[in-house]
Amino acid sequence: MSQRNTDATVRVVDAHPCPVREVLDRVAGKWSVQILVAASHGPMRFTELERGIDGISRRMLTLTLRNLERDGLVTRTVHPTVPPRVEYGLTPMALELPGTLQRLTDWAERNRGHIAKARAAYDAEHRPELLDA
Amino acid sequence: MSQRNTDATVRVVDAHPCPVREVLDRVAGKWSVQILVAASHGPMRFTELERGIDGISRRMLTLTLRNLERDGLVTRTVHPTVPPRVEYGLTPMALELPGTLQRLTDWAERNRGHIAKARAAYDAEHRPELLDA
DNA sequence: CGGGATCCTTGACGATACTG
DNA sequence: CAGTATCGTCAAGGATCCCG
Repeated sequence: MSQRNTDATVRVVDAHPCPVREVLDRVAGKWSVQILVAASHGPMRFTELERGIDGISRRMLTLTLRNLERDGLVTRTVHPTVPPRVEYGLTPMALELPGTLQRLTDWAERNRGHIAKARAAYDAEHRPELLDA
Repeated sequence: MSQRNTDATVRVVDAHPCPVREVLDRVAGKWSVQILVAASHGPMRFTELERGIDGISRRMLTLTLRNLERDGLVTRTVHPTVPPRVEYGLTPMALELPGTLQRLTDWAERNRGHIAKARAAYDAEHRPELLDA
């Protein structure tokens, strides 16, 4: 139970997992959120996404889009022109996500400092080896 | 940038990542959320957590707790008794998380059916090999 | 009771190259 | 333009055993 399946192929049917995990399995991939956010203001072309999301590779963009499409979060529309034009948009249920994720963003920005300090303190205490660099 | 580091040891300092990713890197681990939820109603002992979280191994419980502690989300209190008694509680900033995560839970439960259907449809269309079992 | 040490499998992701 | 194919790396997480 609980798989992410970006590269891989599906295994079995999930039983009845924790619903929070269900969302996370869908959204926690390294690029999913950025794709959802990028496409939340209207459909985007493949290359637009590629340019808009810094550091993403063609491969990961394709894979992540396919997974989002498979889960019904993203729609893929091919315009049969030359050169081809493919647009990715969000489905209604996916459009609700960026707003919800915003709360997490806020939490992160509020507590970013605390976390950094906590890490430094913990490492100084329990990880002497890490004090070089 | 953007690492999860459950097993591993830290690498470098993150630059200035997307804040959403920052939260997810902390919380998207397979067990983190369940631990946070379990401990949100008051401190829990190691064995209580182990029994309360279905399917978790001793190893992953320890590792995940250590990471949460390192990030300042969980406090670890050792009572020097015999036998030892160790309690894990949430820090103030961590206590805000379960409430926030609730919104994702709600989204998941509302759309669980849609997603399942979308998957089935997608697989039927694009993954003929999977139609056995 | 509350861990730590070790071994292993699998899957996420990156780099590079090729294509209708 | 919008992908696919292939190869390699590395970390997440499971299984098992040992310890103060």
